[in-house]
Amino acid sequence: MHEDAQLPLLASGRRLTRADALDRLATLVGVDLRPLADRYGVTVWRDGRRNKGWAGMVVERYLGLAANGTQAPDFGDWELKVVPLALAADGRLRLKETMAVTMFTAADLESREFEESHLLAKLGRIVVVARVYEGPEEARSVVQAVAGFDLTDADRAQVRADYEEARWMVRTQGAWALDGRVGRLVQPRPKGAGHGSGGMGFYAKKALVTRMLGIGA
DNA sequence: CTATGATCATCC
DNA sequence: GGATGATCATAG
Repeated sequence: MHEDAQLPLLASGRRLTRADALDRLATLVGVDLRPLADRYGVTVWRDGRRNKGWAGMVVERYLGLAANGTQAPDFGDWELKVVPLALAADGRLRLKETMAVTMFTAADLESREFEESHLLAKLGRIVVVARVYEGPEEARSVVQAVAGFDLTDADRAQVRADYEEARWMVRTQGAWALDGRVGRLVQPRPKGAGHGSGGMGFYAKKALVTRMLGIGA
């Protein structure tokens, strides 16, 4: 690993181009993220509870971006995501989870066209970093792959169809009609602190994320 | 409370 | 073992 691996490539993470980020992230393949969490002061465990987003925060810091709650692509025109891979019964690494993309409200959904949605803004131009999940201890987690991905025309059409389906359900049956069974590539699911918070988020289903990573099904 | 970073827990 | 709903840490 580089001597200055903890330093941001640019003064402002937001100006980091995707090409530069991919170059820099390439040096992270094969690297254990866990020691970096300590180096960056990213909490992994707190009072016996896990910071589920620790790996994502570590990679953000690696690229020089501070944690923030802005509902926009992390680096201006492209989005960074970190996803876990886990060893399957057949001995191969597979995507462990769906990927949370962005939150939305019923009002957002009804008023915003797909082309103007946060969903497309984040999914359209993305960089996915895959890490190996070894166990709940998170004693070690090595970066397995890094991939830049632009939504293909076909995927984009299906994602739009999923978005329109969710809109249609909200308009005709109300927000409560939405659940994870809606959508083929992206799905609306409850998300947010506490139960019944009413928050919803769009999640990229495994098939889409797997395609982004360019790994077998 | 809402967003970010996500994964956990449970039900099928 | 996969899919869906619930939840954790942090920032504004």
